[in-house]
Amino acid sequence: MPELPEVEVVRAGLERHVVGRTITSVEVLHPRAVRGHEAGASDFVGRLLDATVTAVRRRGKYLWLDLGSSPEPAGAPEEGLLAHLGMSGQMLMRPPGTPNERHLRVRLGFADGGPELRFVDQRTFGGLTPVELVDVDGTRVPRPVAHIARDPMDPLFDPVAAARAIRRRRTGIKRALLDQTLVSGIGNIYADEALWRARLHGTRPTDRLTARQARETLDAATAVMAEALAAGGTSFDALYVDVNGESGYFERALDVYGREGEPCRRCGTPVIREPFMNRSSFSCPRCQPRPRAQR
DNA sequence: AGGGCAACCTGGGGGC
DNA sequence: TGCCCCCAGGTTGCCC
Repeated sequence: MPELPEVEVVRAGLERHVVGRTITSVEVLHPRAVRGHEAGASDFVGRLLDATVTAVRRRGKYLWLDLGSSPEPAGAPEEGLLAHLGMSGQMLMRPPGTPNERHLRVRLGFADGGPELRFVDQRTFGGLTPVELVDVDGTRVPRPVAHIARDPMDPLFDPVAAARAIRRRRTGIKRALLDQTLVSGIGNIYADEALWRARLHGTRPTDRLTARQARETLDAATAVMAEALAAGGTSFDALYVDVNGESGYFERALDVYGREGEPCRRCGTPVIREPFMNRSSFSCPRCQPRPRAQR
């Protein structure tokens, strides 16, 4: 589901609702939601009980809670609770006693008796994992996130280095944009939107892009995600919601994604849909011509 | 080494 | 109505 803007909406909501609170009850309703934790569901529960949330952070599409013991120890946090929303994950704040959501997977209750944090996930591609935090290039991140590149909203994001990394790859530009180890946070929607803005077809070979083209594509991705974030995220339906269950409304502003047959907003040519890695790519065949056959 | 693809799931919608 | 196929915003692991 969610790409960077949607995950950031969730992060900001969690920050408002759980920082400073101590976890005193943990219920795992579906083992698959904690499959990333090898020690299993009961160990998962034990690791979270009595932990205090000290911060809520994000890199790309990964989200995590910094956890401290209570009372607060000195120094950098050593542990966290990592969340990935997969295709359909939601983090919802709900008053205790609220009926279980159909796809409720994990429930965290707090010492103050206030709203619970519920992880709801229809397709179960997402999950929660207790993690060790490690230093990577001067930033503390969960160990499973160590290989994920900084995202464009990161103050330390280096667009020149990211453009260079993309051009070093021998692949198509869309594949490179989706590669979370080159630049993180971009998914299928924002990749298509960025390529439309940059007037590039997704199969354009990265190693034949100019530095300027690579940079402009990254800048376009950054801009479209910033706009989506300002609008509260993109949502097509009730699956994509903030911690209060409210939908964003950015879908009206998408230029190509999901607009097969509708006129390109620049030139009026009907937008086309092409198969791509078991999913879809949308583009304007005139503004974004497919590259000539490879030599 | 690095690229590309199937697999992991559930549910909604369209066609027959 | 029912069934079946296709589609969905992600990531991993495995094969080449």
